[in-house]
Amino acid sequence: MEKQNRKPKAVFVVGPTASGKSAAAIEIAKKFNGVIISADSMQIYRGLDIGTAKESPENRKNIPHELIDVVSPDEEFSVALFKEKAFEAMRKAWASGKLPVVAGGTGLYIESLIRPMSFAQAAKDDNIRNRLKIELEQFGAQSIYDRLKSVDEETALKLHPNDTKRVLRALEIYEMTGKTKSQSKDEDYYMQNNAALEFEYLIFMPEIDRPLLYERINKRVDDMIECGLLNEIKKVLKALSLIKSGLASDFDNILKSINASEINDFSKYAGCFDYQSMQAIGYKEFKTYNGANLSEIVELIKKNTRNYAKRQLTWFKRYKEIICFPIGEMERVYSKIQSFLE
RNA sequence: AGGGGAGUGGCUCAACGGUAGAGCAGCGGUCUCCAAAACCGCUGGUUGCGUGUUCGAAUCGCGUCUCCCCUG
Repeated sequence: MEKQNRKPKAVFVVGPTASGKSAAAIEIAKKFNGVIISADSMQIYRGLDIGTAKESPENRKNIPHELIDVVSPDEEFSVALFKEKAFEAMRKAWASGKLPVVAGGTGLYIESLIRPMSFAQAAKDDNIRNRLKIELEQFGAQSIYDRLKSVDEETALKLHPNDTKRVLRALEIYEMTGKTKSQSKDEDYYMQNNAALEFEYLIFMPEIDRPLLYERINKRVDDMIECGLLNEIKKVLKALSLIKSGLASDFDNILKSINASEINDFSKYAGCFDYQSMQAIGYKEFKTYNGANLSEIVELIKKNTRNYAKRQLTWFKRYKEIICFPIGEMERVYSKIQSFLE
């Protein structure tokens, strides 16, 4: 019985925030000569360190980490880009004799690697997108929805009229390509290669009781504040505002040299919160910071993080192939990987 | 101690004579280029307690308890 299928292999560690997946991934990478490929939509941003709970540089020193700090907070990023880069990193790792360990909590990013998913046909088009947004404001959700229904009924029926973000995207695709979303999707299925087909993989998720998870989240937010989250945000905001106003262009350099501890009222930085990166939990809540309402904001961050963790759980629960392991108990994980690699 | 106000689901509040609604939380779910985003659904209360008036009270009266404010 010879193994004909010599597909490259990969390990995934997914799960909600604060469940301990990063630590688990590092352990795995240490033990199996791995390289960690982050699947986290916010840790890709440089400068957002504390609030996104990035592993400290010391912890990252010995194990290569990919897809962390790859863009600056004034830049955009997307699943499409992630898929491309992550896939590339996986191939590279395997080719150099290392085990790709994809770790992260961004469901859609994980999905893009383990399910057939293509973004090739219709990239985004800001012009169309902005125009559609204005039309949405003018005519309302129902009217926009009806319009989609008339050109792409199949997609429309899957969406709720209030789900304007997806309704708009479907219309955007239609206007750009002249094809409906459902059509281009079907075509893409057969055209696109993807990690799911190219790699053999195992996917793990730490198991943790809900109350305990929520407790850990609350605690972690408190820790972030203690570690200087407020000051980090001040610097990021100041740097972003300089970029926005055209006074500077290199985020990394400004961030290094900047001092922003004097800022206490964030209202004049409101515009900086429009950046995609500033949608991150732990940052966006500071939009209303005024120097005196920190505890309110902290509570909001905790709440948003808990809500997010729940959505992540919902997302990952549907992967039937997922292997759950009690948090901290790595032995079973190791033996699974061991036999998987043989 | 006296005067005033308030007590409604876990929280904030609505209904002010016709047997309780909402937001948030909680729980479940959706997810194909902003996804730490966006969206959908569901479970919780007999209205501090007692008593009276009334065909009928969370809504009115009386008593009682608790909390807040003012005066002393």
